[in-house]
Amino acid sequence: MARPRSEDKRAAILAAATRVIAREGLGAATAAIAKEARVSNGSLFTYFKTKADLLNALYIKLKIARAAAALDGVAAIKNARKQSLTSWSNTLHWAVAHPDKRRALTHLGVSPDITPATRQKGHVIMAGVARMIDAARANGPMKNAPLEFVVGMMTAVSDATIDFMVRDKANAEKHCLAGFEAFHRMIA
Amino acid sequence: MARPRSEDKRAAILAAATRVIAREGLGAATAAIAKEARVSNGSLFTYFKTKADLLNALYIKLKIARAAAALDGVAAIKNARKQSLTSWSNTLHWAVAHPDKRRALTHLGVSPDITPATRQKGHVIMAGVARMIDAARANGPMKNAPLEFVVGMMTAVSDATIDFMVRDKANAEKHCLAGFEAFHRMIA
Amino acid sequence: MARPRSEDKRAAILAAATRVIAREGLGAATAAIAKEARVSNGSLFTYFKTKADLLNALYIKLKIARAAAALDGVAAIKNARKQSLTSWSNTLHWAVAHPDKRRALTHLGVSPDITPATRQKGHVIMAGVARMIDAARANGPMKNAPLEFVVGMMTAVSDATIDFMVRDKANAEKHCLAGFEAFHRMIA
Amino acid sequence: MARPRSEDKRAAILAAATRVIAREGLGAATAAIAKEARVSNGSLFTYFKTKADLLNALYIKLKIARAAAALDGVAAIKNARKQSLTSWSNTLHWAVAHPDKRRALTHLGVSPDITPATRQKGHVIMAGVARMIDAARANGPMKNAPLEFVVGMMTAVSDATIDFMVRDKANAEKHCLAGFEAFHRMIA
DNA sequence: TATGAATGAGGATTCATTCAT
DNA sequence: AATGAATGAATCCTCATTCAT
Repeated sequence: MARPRSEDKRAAILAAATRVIAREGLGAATAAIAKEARVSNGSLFTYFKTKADLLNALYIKLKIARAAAALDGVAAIKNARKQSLTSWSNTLHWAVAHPDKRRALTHLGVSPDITPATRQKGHVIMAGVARMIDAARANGPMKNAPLEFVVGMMTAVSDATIDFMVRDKANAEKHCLAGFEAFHRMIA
Repeated sequence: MARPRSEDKRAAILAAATRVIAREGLGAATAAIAKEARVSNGSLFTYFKTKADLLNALYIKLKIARAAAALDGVAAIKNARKQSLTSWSNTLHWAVAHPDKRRALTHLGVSPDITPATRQKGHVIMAGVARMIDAARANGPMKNAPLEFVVGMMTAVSDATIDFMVRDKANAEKHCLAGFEAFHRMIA
Repeated sequence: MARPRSEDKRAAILAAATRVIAREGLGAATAAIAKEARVSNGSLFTYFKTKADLLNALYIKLKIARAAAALDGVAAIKNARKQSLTSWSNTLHWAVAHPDKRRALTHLGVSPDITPATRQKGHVIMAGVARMIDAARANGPMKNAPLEFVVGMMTAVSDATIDFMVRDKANAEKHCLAGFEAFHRMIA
Repeated sequence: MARPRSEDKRAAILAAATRVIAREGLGAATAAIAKEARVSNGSLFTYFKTKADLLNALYIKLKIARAAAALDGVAAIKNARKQSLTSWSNTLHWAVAHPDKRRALTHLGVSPDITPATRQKGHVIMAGVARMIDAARANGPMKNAPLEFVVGMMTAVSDATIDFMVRDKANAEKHCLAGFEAFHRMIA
């Protein structure tokens, strides 16, 4: 009966937060985020009770976006190596295409405001990717390593690779592939 | 030899900043750092003109400490693989032994207050390590990759490994070695 | 008979305001009052144009309620002393039975939002009681004092007495009577 | 070695708070108080950690001031009735001379921010006055009433009397005396 | 030079009130 | 008329930095 809470507005706030945090780090003012979202100062707080809530929601949203990108079209692929390669390539291109999201995620990753519960959810979101890697490393030298270790490795290597794709865009594809092969050498 | 007492205080402030930033992130108040250093509020600003200055100085200091640890005893080693392994092991044990320094460095790494010039200095500090890696990858699959790429890889993989050593201290040595071998598989 | 539902809602808001103000003081948020009344945020403002309006209305309502309680059954009594005693007892028992109303009235009594006009109305409401007291003190030592003075005295003494009835409920009746006698000693 | 915390400034803040609260009630903004005290916004918080702290400190300060005024010169008096009369007169003249302090005290008396501990201190401060009253009522009709009850009565009656002194300044002395006699009739 | 009080801009959040539905 | 989202001024408090001692 009243104006309904707008999903658009919520999304706009999250999108604005992504941009502002990418630019200014976790010190970004809620007022700056609200302004960037073309929303009033106070409205931000009808969608997120506190700044920490907003940060946690954003963390989840970005994690999901990245994981979804990673798994795009992967289910249809049979071959395990091809699966990982596609997922790898997806992730890296997503990161290159959305530098703000990546940068914001980096900031959020070290924020003391992100709760353990939220981090836990983040892991759950990555479960699809983790399963894939589990299959890929099955007969390699890391077959007995804890899965989380291997996932951590992948994240680390892909992150380093993205840095290079961004820095040397002309050879982005080459770096992407080189990164994958390097990773593959580690695990398979 | 001039102002020896002052040198102490400067160091105390940096050490305090390390602890407080590890605990509270970049939002740590200068007053909190001063207090932790048992130094007055205002004194902090006679040693560092601004908070950003302090952050930049700390970044450099920690980078140097880590690089120094990495290279400890390495010069005396002839064999390239043994060199890298020692450096790797040094770095990881340093990180495990100094979780505050590592954590502070992670925060500083994403701080918008760290200037490009400071980051550049950070790379220079890593030159010794880089040279070593350059030798190690000379005949491997990454022999033609940009050196920075390889260094980035190493940093990334070692970081993931440290996480595991910390999480599973009982098997820290095993993880350390497994990490090194994984890295070595990538580059050599 | 018009808008009977509305009348309910208005009353609900006033009742809720009584409770919330008793609990939280004049700083109570209109939203909190609306919620307590199970009425929407905005509806409150269709019944009371501003918060100050609500406060003034509540002040009057509570004053009336208290005065009505005070005079309950008094008209039928002939003897002046018995009249005052009954009124006294009525008032005190009302206050003890409705601690929220009493507490809210205390807060409202010092609110800068209560207008002089409203306070004036409050005095008018007390006229019935005042008349009674006027009769009671007619031949006593305060026969020449301004009536308002005597009324003020009564209010003051009864308020102190109520505090005692509340604090020591077991002897409430005794305190009630003792208070009346004290008051009576003052005026008659 | 640094600028010492100034007792003057603390006093200025309390004095300013007295005035602003008298004028605007408990909703008075800390900024308004700071301004009135000609002190910076932030300085207020170096003297009082929170607004509630300031309020509690002010409550105590005003209670002490009033009690001190009440007992001024009383010790030298032998006669019990004269003692009470002097104290009564002192209190009332203090209130009339310092309407802001009285008004602020009224507001503070109902503030939800005043802690039970603070209220307790307030009672302790009144101990001297209470002792006097205890002596005065010793052989009267309230000889067996709880002392707190009698003190409450006195506070209440004096408060009502002050209102009259203020409203009708020409006859202030008369009202003061009349009030005392009324009170005395109650207890002695 | 060391200290810590002083400053005031800036931050997160609340709240009375308005307005779209 | 009822609802509750929207608004933005106002609030309390923090903090980097300056300055008197």
